[in-house]
Formats: sequence, C-alpha cells, structure tokens
Amino acid sequence: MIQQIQAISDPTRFAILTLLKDQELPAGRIAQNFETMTRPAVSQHIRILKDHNLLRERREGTKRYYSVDTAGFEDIRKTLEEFWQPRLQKLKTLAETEERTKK
Amino acid sequence: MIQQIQAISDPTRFAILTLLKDQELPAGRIAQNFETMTRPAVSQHIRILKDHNLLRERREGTKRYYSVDTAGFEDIRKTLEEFWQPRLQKLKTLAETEERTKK
DNA sequence: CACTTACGTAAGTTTATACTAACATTAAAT
DNA sequence: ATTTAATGTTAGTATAAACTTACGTAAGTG
Repeated sequence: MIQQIQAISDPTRFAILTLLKDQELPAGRIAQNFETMTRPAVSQHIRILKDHNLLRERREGTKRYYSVDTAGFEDIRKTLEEFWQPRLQKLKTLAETEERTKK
Repeated sequence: MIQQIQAISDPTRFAILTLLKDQELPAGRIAQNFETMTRPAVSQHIRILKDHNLLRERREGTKRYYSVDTAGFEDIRKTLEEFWQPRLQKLKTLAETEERTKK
C-alpha cells in the first residue's frame, strides 16, 4: 500500500520509528524527544503509524507503550519488491536478448 | 534520504514510476495517462522525481524521454535496509538470550 | 471522592503540497 | 523567418497535512 509508504515518509514519523527501532517506549517518552512539538502533535503521528500497522500499542495502567510493528514494514517491503523485482527481470531479459543479437 | 521516500509516496508520482517501470516514455505520453490532470501538473511531478534521482531524462529533438533511474531506488533500499537490518540483528540477539535463559 | 498522571481527541489555524492558467523555451518543419 | 510541436516554468489558488489550544477520559493516589 502506497499509504503506508506515505506514513513513514514524514520526517517526524520516521524519527519516531527510528527511536522505537529496538526499544518499547510510552507515549510521553516519545514526545519528550520532540522539543519543538507539542505532545498532542506527536500523539497524532503515533495514531497514523498505528493505523498503518507500523506501531503496536500495549497498555499498562495509565501508560501506553509503543513498539515497531513488523507487519506494516513487511507490506512496504513487499510493495517495493513488487516494484523493482519484475523490473530487474525485464532488464535481465533485455540484456540477454541484446547479447544474443550481437552474435 | 527520507525525501526520496517522500518523493515516491505521492500516488501520482508512484503511478508515473510504475508506468515507466519497464519502458522509456516521452513526457507527453506520460501525461496522457492522467486524464484528470493537466500536463504541467504531471511535468512538475516528473521534475520532483528527476530531482531525487528517481527518473533519468534523455532529450531527442523536441522530445524528452524519461526512464526509471536506479540510483534513487538504491538509496531508498539502503535507507530502509539500514532501518530494519540492525533491528533484526537486535531481535535475533534477544531471541537467543531468551532461549539461553530458559535452559 | 477529589486529585493527579498519562494519555487521546476535536476544532480551528497555519503551513506545505499539489494544481491550473498563462507564458517561455527549444528544436524541427514549411 | 514564421509556424508548429513538445515541453518546462512561474504565479497564484485550492486542497490537504500538520500543528496548537482546549477539552475529555481512564487508571491510579491520598
């Protein structure tokens, strides 16, 4: 899905994902990393990432812990693979044909 | 670069790239595929893709042929690989540690 | 039960992005 | 040397995205 790519393409959201790359953090801690921005703004970004299966949420009391959801990244990986995989195939065929023509 | 990901994340631009996946086309032909949009709009999208090394331009007389530039896609692939590669490494280590703890 | 902590949500505003309409450019054709 | 064809560029407008402020909610705490 192109929308998932769009979701990670925002600098703030990509920063959130990078921050959570190998650690789980509560929303408040995530927001602390963005001094220029208000907490609600960060919260909204988290929601978008969550909606696109790029973040998982785990509630514990009043806290909400977020971690990277592999599912969304799998989708993105597939989308891009589908894009350049058949392309590489085609280019390979083209190159082979060209070589045969030379002889 | 995150900006390259942002460049491909636009639906129109992704459609242009998909259209050029395994063929080179002049600007006019590309624009014909977007009936809802004017030609200048498409031309602007082409410029953005070109500026991010996602499209190559070949001039022939008055025509300008565009084709996918591998360079930009390599950058994107690297950016994403850098993102989930160390992550997978970490997860692997975590899993191994967990297994050792069990015994 | 009031109060605090840790959050999310909604309404409205600002800012960025995409689009159109009009004009500019460059190469070829008459 | 005009004229046409193919395209890019610019200025201004419309639309969408991101942000802030104010409010709402649910789970603990004294």
